[in-house]
Amino acid sequence: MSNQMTIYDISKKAGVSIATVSRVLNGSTNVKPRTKKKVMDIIEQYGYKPNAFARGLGLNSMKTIGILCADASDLYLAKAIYYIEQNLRENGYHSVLCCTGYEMASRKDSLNLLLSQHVDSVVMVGSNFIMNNAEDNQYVKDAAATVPIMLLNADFDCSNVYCTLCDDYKATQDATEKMLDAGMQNILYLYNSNSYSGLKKLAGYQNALLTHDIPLKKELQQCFKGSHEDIDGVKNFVDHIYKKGIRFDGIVTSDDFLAVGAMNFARANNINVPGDLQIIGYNNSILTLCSEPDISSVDNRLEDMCIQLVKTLIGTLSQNEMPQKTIFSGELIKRGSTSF
Amino acid sequence: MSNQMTIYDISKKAGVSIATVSRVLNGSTNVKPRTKKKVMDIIEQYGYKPNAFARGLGLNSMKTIGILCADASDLYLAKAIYYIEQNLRENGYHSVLCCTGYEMASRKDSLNLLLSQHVDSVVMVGSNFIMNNAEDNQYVKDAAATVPIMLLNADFDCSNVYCTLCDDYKATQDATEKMLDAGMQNILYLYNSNSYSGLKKLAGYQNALLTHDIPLKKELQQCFKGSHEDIDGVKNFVDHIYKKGIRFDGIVTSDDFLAVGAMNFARANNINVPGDLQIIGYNNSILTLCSEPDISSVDNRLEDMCIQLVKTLIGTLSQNEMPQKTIFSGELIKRGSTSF
DNA sequence: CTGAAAGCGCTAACAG
DNA sequence: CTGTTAGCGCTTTCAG
Repeated sequence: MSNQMTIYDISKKAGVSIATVSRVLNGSTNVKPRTKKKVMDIIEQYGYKPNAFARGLGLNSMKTIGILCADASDLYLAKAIYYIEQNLRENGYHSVLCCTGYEMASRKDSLNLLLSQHVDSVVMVGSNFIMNNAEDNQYVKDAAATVPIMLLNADFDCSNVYCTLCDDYKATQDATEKMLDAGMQNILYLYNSNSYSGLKKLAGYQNALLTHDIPLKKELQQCFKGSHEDIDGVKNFVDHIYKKGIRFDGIVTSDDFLAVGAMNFARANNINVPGDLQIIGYNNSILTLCSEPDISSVDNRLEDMCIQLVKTLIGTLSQNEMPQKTIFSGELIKRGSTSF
Repeated sequence: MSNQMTIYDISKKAGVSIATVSRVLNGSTNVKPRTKKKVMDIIEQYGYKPNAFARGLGLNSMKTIGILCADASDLYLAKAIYYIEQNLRENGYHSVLCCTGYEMASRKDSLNLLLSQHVDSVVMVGSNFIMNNAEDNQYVKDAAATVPIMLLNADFDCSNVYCTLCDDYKATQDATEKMLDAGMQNILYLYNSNSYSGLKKLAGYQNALLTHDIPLKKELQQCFKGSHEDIDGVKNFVDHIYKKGIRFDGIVTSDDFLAVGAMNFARANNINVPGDLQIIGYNNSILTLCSEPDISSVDNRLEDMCIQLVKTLIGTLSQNEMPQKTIFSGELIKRGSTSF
């Protein structure tokens, strides 16, 4: 019953006009305290709730933000979503979630779906929304013509697009250099994405080697194509590389699940970690705590990034001038899988 | 530009009335093919998209479902959200996500927030929305007066509330019995929630012991209060129990992270798994694959449940009579942490 | 098969 | 300080 009531019903019962009810509802100051109380009482009494659609139609906004991500069940993305949703809600915004998968076409579809829903902005969570060629990124540009676009973990120069990211290039370079400094000679780089950010990480690895005058070897840069759930697949993948005679004394990865797979490979082959093989993960997720030894990993300050992203978003929606790019630094969390 | 267009603009350009445009938009059959094409062409040409708010106001629905969950970064819940969102989208519904945390007050607030948004239904993901006393569950009843409520992993008898769950009682009982049959005498039960479902699992454990004429011991039923991220905390928790002199040759848990913590405890104390200690997790998450040996775990067919839940939801919204309760059976996935 | 017109419930000028 | 009124853009009778 109660939520069938309209502002008209309330105005009648309170003996005022709908405008006054609306004012009370929206906290306008220009209402006499007494009438305000009278109206409030009626609202309270009947449990009246304003109709969100009508309000949305009038204001052309329902205070809703679209969250786009490839896969909400990915450990890292799930955390990001959690932080972002929470911060948005604290700022009075709702979150419409839309998981796109990893196909380009469905990314575009999902984005359009959100836009047709009239969201106030779209947050793209994860590096895989920006590819390494302009054509594939056109859909972001197009969307930015309608609403501000917030990118987490991606870097894209475009008006009305705001990026919050970690310097993955530097973080990977640092991690690799620490390994090199500790004496490792043959470092395998294991990654799973060719997104813009994925290639940045790879470049960080490469640059670390070059800085140390170590030639790059193609066979030491391996891309695993499987799912982030397929730890066994990773293990077999590394095993396969190893069985081909390729040798390495260190492994730097672009994601913790790859590091876990590498760890399982080592155990299966009686390779001592960190004695004979050192391993570094990325994202500092719970996965790093599950194996023995536990796994060193790059923490890229996800929560800080999410908080910042929402701040920037809210600022933008409030017509404030906001920085288009905010860059955090990653930090290697040292655990048992490395000895430095 | 394009999405500023209204149905009026289109009707003018097509030389028809807005009613006709609306009919075309909604696929009404009563439109002459030729006019239909004419209108479609204009719509196409100008990239017109109907205003979702206006439509929502008219139809009193924006085809949006609220998803409530304690913590979208929890491995299990994140997966559930992923499956549900995907299935909803395939059925033309959007998902508004709202993470409530584990406090009762904020559960109610979040629910009200969703209802004030005029969602068509609310899905509550996770057992912790139903407590073991009627008073605490009143808020669900109240909400059900407005929209259908879908419960995943919880059991609650109430009109307009639909439950999709796994028989956690039986699954835990089975797992415990298998351990008993394999000869374990002192089985520690490790859990972390007093939700209705949490207590069901506990009862399953207890019943298994009783069936085998083994007296229940309080010190063998331990509730870990920490976060699902705190694997080290779990390890210390079990360690503390052990150091108190309490002995066990098997551990059954209510969540995989507890099993991983138990595994780490065993390793730290040089207790052989599964030789001297067998461990069973719950949820069959990726965590079971990270340690050596890998961990046996109860799979409760999350994806099937989610698919079913959405089917039931869609049916209900289409005014079909749907079953109020759908119960799946869990299945123990045997891995290296058990020897049976 | 098509058009006119009455809402849907709220916000925001504009008057008073 | 309060009321009147004109939209917001779409759906849906009801006539024709």
